Amino acid sequence: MSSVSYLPEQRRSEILAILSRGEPVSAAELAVRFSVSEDAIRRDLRKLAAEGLCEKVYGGALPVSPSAQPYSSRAGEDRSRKEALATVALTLLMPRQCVFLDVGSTNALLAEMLPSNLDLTVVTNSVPVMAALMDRPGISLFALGGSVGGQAGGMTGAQAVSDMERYRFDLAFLGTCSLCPETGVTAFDGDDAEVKRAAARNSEKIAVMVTTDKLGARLPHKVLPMEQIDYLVSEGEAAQQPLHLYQTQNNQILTTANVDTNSVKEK
Amino acid sequence: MSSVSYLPEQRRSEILAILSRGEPVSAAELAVRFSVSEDAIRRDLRKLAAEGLCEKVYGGALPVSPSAQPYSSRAGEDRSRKEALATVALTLLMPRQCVFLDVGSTNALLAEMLPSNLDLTVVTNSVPVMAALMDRPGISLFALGGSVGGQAGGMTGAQAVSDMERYRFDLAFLGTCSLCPETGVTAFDGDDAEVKRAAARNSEKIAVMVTTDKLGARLPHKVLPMEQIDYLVSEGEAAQQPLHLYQTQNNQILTTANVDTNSVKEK
DNA sequence: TCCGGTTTTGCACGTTTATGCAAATTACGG
DNA sequence: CCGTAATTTGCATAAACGTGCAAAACCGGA
Repeated sequence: MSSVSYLPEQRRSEILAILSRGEPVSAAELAVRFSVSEDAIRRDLRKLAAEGLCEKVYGGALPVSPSAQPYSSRAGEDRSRKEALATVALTLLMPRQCVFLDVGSTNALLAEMLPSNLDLTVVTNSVPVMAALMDRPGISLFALGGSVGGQAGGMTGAQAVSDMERYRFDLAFLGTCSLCPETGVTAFDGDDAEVKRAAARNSEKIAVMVTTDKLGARLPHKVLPMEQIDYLVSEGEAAQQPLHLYQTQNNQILTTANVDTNSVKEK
Repeated sequence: MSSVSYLPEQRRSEILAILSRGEPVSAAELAVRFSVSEDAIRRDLRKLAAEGLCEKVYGGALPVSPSAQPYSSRAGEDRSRKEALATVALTLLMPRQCVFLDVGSTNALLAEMLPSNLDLTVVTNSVPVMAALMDRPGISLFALGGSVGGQAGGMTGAQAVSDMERYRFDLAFLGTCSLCPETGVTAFDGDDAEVKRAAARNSEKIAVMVTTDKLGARLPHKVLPMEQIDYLVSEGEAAQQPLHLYQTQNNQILTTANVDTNSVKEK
């Protein structure tokens, strides 16, 4: 930011960093940001595009198709579905909010995709989320303490629960092991469920992201009834479990289907 | 600043210190900073890059990309040197002990190499350590809570310090930013230093692992004097900084050269 | 103390890379 | 179909680079 002069390579690397979290870049903006002419920026973008690291378009560049670039070979199908969920979930975020990100692979993906320009504060008990956000400028990151249980992939137990009282969230993304209309969110692990309930207690709004395979099943530990969920982010209409069953008086159901992919930048 | 002439090795060490803080360096700036020609600096950077300690780019050098660093890919000899250190450090562990693993890449390697059959309890503030150990059977893992600062790669700040009081360690591995005979362990970051001191307070024994490039330099924040260190794990005799300078009345010096516990005092 | 070998350093040289400007070209919106 | 803005291309300048070389500093042994 304050660095008077960027190294060329460093500049490209920063551009790539912006791109890699899904944000489009404008040549004009970058020119001011790095105090160089637009020509230099355009040359950078052209170079990156030549390496397949972004897509050059009129006015700037777009990140390469999310599921295509990184390590698509690995579990690609499932990952791209969760990426779609996370993309929709991003729309729930507002500047300067404090959000809780629970354990779970979908939340970890959401973390990777968080924009840097919203001045967010993130609290988490998930190790992957911490790994994704720990050196991201523009995001304040806090971690719960306590026992790290292998099963959930994050901190659970008494200390994590009591640490939760230190924070107040605008929005909490609960990792959802399972969701059914009658019982709401349920979990495998008792300690994990305890943490989720504590997060819910301290949050204004509660959001859950679910892939269709998580709909319908019931697990041993009750977390929250449907009524307490404010945002349900799901895939398109599920055959086995129609989404309308999950509609309550005060929740909002967002699906990956009816959200158009207008990834453009507003001006 | 004050020192009129730097030893070449000392200069490289300082450059490395800046780099390891995550800051890029410019050849021109370093040239004036050390009052040498840019050629000398470029030679230094080239040398460091050859060892995989930085990435040489046009205009200067960048710290090794955090994203390229993950848990196995970096085949640099730096890693193997640290692995050697960690191997030696493993001999300090006894069954059923409770150990603290601080932030730092060497400690992260140690975490990966921890045996599963010792019934260890590990407490850490390092995200990579958590990632390495979270689903390892045979190891109970606990994490400190608090603010996650990108620089150190783990939790720091007031909450981490107060969380430390919850535990009592048999052995604490402090991440050593730098070590010199007169000042002992020093660190870049004040909050980080605070956490290290808290760990030391709550531990029976204190161990540090250092690669030779960390010997000699002094950083702003004092952590612990040499006298409080019980185990120093180092590489073989260092040219610039003979190990015997680090010998105190009650420490034990282990090197990767002679793995035997022939330490104790000078004969 | 002197001496040979090694390392480090600064400088000169030709080469590569980065940058900004101007002119020609292309894409976009109406 | 036209005008504006973005883009490409070519070019000139400046900065950074690698290499070879010789002087200087340093080190260890006699």
